[in-house]
Order: sequence, then structure tokens, then C-alpha cells
Amino acid sequence: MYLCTMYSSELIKGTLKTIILNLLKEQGRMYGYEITQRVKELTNSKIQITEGALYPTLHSLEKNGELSTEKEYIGKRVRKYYTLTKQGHNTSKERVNEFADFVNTMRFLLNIETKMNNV
Amino acid sequence: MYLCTMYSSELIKGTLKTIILNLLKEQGRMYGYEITQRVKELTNSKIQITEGALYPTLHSLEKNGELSTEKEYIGKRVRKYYTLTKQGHNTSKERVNEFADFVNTMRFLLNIETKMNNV
DNA sequence: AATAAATACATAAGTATTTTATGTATAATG
DNA sequence: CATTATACATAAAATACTTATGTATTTATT
Repeated sequence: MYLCTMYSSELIKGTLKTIILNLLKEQGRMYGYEITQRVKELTNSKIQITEGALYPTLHSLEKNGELSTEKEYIGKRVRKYYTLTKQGHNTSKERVNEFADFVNTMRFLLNIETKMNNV
Repeated sequence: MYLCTMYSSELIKGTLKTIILNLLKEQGRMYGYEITQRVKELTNSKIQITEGALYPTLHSLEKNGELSTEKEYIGKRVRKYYTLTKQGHNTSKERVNEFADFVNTMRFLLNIETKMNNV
């Protein structure tokens, strides 16, 4: 067991929506807290989404028609499940493609070799 | 000749310093305007650094001890050349490594295949 | 010769996204 | 019984960028 250093907060900026949209595309429906935990797991704690960033982003995506919600009660505690709308599916694909393209451009620009020693 | 769509401005956020530091590591010394043109060339216009973003960033990097400057006159017009300090060299490496790591994490998270149809 | 475009710097106002902080409340654990 | 984890939310502050504006010289176009 070793300590993972998180990325400097600047790097993650601008990728939050992409991460959320892609996760929802793959996992179907999820609730906010679940998203933070899943991302933490999948990235070995290298990316940790704060709640202050997450919830406003989810609200914004919903307002924009990318996500729809349904509330569910687990005992007395409420959960808000998010699902991609049809538009959200398209946006998800677009965002991931754009990021993939961006990464290629940056790899070229920064002369980064393809490293496979991942996560 | 075809039109290139730029990336949504969110994506580039947080990578500007990395790009500048890496370019200076590879090219030796450069002046501001030159940096914008070089990045535009190298990325086929996909990344265009605006002056409003560039100059404050350069000033900040200089203030932080990453860059040193020397003025030069081309005719009556001034140019401000930037060079990496020793500290700047280290920071440059760190930043590029961090970005490479981040990209690997993101590729895993987003299930992106290694695409080689670059730039 | 006059005008436009490119070169070269700079800064300020506005916007967007995120961090940090705070708040509320329930459920599980030790 | 107290702490930790779960689960939502929002507001203030910080950060990084876009857009707009300003100055001035040099080169290209008409």
C-alpha cells in the first residue's frame, strides 16, 4: 500500500463534465456520491471529485438537458439518480472524442511516449 | 486545406503553463508572440493561445522564478525573450510527467484506445 | 502614398470552474 | 454514544481563462 499524490487541481479542470458524462454512459444511472466514489476507485485516488464541484456541475448538466433525474428513498435518506438523456448520450460521445483528440495533440506537442504503466 | 475546429476552451485550461515550460525546454529561449505562433503551427491551429492568457502567465512564471527574461530591440520594436531558470527546468519536467500520468489515468477512465492518427 | 494586416507588448473587466467552507440529516460502526 | 460514512446542497473565495481595449512598429496590399 502506497500513498497516491493527486494531480494539481489545474489539470483536472475542464474534464469534470467529460468524466461524469462518460461514467453515466457506461454505468447507466448513478447518484452523485456514487460518482465521486467510483472515480476515486477507478483512478486509485488520483482524481477525487469534491462535492462542491460535483453538485453544481450535475445541476448545470441537468438544466442543460443532458441529464434527467429521479429521487429514490433509501430508508429516510434521499438519493438523486442521474441518467443520460438522448442529448446527453450525444454530448458524452462528443466530449470523449474531443478529449481523445486533445490528448493526441498534447502528446505530440509535449513529445510524450505512449506509456503503458497505467494507474 | 481544411478548417480545424479548436478545442472547447475548457479543455486547454490548466495545460498552458505545461505547454510553455515544455516549449522553452525544447527551444531554448523564445518570446511571447513566438510561443503563440509555434503552438498554433505545431497543433495545426487546434490550440491557439490568446495574448490575454499568455502574457499574464509568462509574468506569473517569471515572478515565480521559473523564467528569466532579457529584452531585445528589433529596430524600434521591443521583444522580451524568456529562458528557463534551473528551477524552471525541474518544474518543466515535473509538469510534463504529471500530465503524461494524468493522460494515462484519463485514458483508462474514459476507455480511450490509443489512436495514432495524430494532428 | 495610404490603408490594412501582422508583429509585439500589456492590462482590465467579465466569465466559468473549481476549492474551501459551511450546513443539514440519516445510517452504520466501534 | 460518539465518530465515521453516506448523501444532499449552497455560498464565498480563488483561479484561470476569454474578450475587449490600448499602444506602437513593421510589413504587405491596393
